[in-house]
Amino acid sequence: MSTAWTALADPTRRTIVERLAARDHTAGELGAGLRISQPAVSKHLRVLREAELVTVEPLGQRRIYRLRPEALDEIDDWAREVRDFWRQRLDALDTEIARGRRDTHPAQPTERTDDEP
Amino acid sequence: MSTAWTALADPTRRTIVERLAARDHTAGELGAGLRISQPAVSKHLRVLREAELVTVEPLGQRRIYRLRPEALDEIDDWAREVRDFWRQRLDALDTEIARGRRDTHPAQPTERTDDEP
DNA sequence: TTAATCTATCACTTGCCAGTTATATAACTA
DNA sequence: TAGTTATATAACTGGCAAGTGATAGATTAA
Repeated sequence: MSTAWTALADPTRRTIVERLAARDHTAGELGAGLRISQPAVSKHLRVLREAELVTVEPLGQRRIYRLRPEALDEIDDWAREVRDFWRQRLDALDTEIARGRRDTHPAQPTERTDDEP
Repeated sequence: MSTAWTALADPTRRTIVERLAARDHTAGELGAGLRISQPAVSKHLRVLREAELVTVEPLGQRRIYRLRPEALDEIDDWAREVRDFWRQRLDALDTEIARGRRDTHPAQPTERTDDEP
């Protein structure tokens, strides 16, 4: 079972997700235009299913794939969190500067402390 | 050269980015607590550099790593775009429904059209 | 200078992943 | 019914990516 990150790391799967954002597609429709074999498409769809980025509904012999955009939350929640941390960091730095310290780099390998994060 | 997507697909590298969001770190600090060898850390940092997610500044024998949060744009621009498409799709569907059509599934494998996207 | 420290690179191994062909299963069509 | 179509799975291959230990290069400490 894969995560949204690993599922979306693959450009082919991102293409599939982009198409599904516009409308639902059958597996065959998704395969058309993707210069890879039908089984390869099927495997990409499996990965997207397991990452819960898409759902499937059988319609006769076809399978209708539909995007589940909530699954993208994992991605941009993370990105937002990282940015928030970054902003806090900047704010803290500004505060220190305002206080008149000249302690510019937060990195601060603190003289002789041995490598602890 | 790797993209932000492939760089962030790896959980170890996401951890590194999270730490760098809070403050700058030396390579050694980042390695501490990451139960992998020093060369492994160095390679992760190289990937992050090549994806331009981080910058480095030498300070004596150490290397100070700093996050470049702009590189995250690639990620959430994509996510936002996908969501926007999805929303347009929903809006279009609502419109059709408002018009009284009963043409529910946009997938529409249109009877006998052969697989074109 | 010599020794120790920090980081990167080299050479190599291993495991996973995307691709393939062949085949199975199910649902339509004639 | 038999034949075709749509999709998934099985079995395999090749390449790449992440791990390792060994080593190089540069800086700091003695």
